[in-house]
Amino acid sequence: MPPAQVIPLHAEPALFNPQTRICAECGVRKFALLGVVDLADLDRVHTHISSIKLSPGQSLYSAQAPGLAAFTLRSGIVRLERTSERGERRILRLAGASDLVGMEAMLGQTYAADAVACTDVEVCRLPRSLIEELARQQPELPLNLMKRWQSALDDADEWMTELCAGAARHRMLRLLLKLTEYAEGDRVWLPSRQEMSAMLDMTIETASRLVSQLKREGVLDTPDQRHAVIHNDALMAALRSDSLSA
Amino acid sequence: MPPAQVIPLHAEPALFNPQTRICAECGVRKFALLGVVDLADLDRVHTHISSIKLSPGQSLYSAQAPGLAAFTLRSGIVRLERTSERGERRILRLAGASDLVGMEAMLGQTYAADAVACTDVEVCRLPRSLIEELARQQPELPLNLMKRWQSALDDADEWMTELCAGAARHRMLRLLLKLTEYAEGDRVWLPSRQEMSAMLDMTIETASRLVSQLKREGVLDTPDQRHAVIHNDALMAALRSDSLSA
DNA sequence: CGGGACCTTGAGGCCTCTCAAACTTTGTGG
DNA sequence: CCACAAAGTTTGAGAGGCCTCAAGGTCCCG
Repeated sequence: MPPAQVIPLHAEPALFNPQTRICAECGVRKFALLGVVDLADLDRVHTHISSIKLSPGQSLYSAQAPGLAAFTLRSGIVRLERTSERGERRILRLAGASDLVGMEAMLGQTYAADAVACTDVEVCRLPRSLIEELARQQPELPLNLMKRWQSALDDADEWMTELCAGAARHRMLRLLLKLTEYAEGDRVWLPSRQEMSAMLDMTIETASRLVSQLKREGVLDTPDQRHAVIHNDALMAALRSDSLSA
Repeated sequence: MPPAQVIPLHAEPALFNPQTRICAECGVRKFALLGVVDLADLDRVHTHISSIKLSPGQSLYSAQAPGLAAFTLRSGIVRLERTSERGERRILRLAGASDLVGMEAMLGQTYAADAVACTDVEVCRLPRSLIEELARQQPELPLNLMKRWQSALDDADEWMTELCAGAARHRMLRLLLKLTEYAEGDRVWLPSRQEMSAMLDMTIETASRLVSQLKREGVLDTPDQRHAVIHNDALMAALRSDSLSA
């Protein structure tokens, strides 16, 4: 359950379902899939949304498992990963607050990847039947879903062009830049070296060497093991000088 | 125009629009987006489908251009590519017969990548308004579109795990395997070394060396510069022994 | 026949991997 | 609270894979 601070609802109609109240107060709702849905409609629906909390390393769902629900991220970062035919784990992309993951469940398909929490994570579970029921009342919902599919595809394409190609140092710099997109405050989540290596297709040792080097260069500081402060101008300067030499 | 062999339409109702007749005779229609659409509905629609032919290297659409139509591939292979911020071209994935490309146009967005013909290509141009008009009559159409988005995402994810990671030789073997998916007969399209290097993130020289080596090993033959015969058992054996040593 | 685009091959060097060891952090139990 | 184990990180040295630079070959087309 999310931390249910009971804030009075002013202009909203009376809501009967306690979960709907939580939705009404949700900080990411207006950016999320159900942001287009009337709270009143949501309140009338039979299937229930449930809130789930995960700790780093915990799995949200697994590839090949029957997809019964999609999930909206309320906070934290989730990684989507796959195991290659050679048996190596590869991180495909990250999802952050207000992102929707596991959309393939809406098509009755099995999940296409593993979803694992990178940080403490809060998600809302949206069962397939809920979305279908709401879609009947809200014709915009399928359109919003399609836009989310396209934006997942854009993310995948960007990941591919920027994080999968070029020298190791350059890929690491691009990763740091990407991590700032998921920042909460001035600190960003700093992946483990293992995670970095699975995202950037390099060894743990190379990832470690690069992070150490960039720390020495003043591109980032690590107040603790799982957080970094990234100095944007130094990062940008490093990226620029990197492009020149290439 | 596609080669319009006039085959009599038996049980079908009379079709008035000459393009609809071409659709009726299209070899890939039942696998394509409009496979779920009644020919009679298609015949009544105001917006027109048009057929386009492209030669290798010709552009179907460009990234950032306003997306006015999606395209169903009737034959040939199209590559989707992007230019990274460093200015390097990267091939993201391939599309083959019955695939739908440029779906982002259905959302009123600009195209997310460049689409370029790799071989001789025939496509059907499906304007946005056509899809919207048909969707009103055919509620299955949006669902089919969503499935295609998901499958594009699956392709992107598979490309990422299998073609973007590991040793150069392994990536090349995986590419040859992928090319067999687009085979017409026993010959597969063999990309130029330039294209290979943009798909696998390696230099032209490395791609050339690997192809030469695999030819010597009997994994493939090249009857001409743009085609190969791939010997599946040798390819599989190479992939297996590759995984063992890793 | 000459030029251009593409492919192939070689030599040398750098980047990244492999293997190994030491260090740091985290968690557990005394 | 400390000791210890386990996991994760850092650093080094050496090897090897891939890149760079360069030259020569092949095919196609004017």
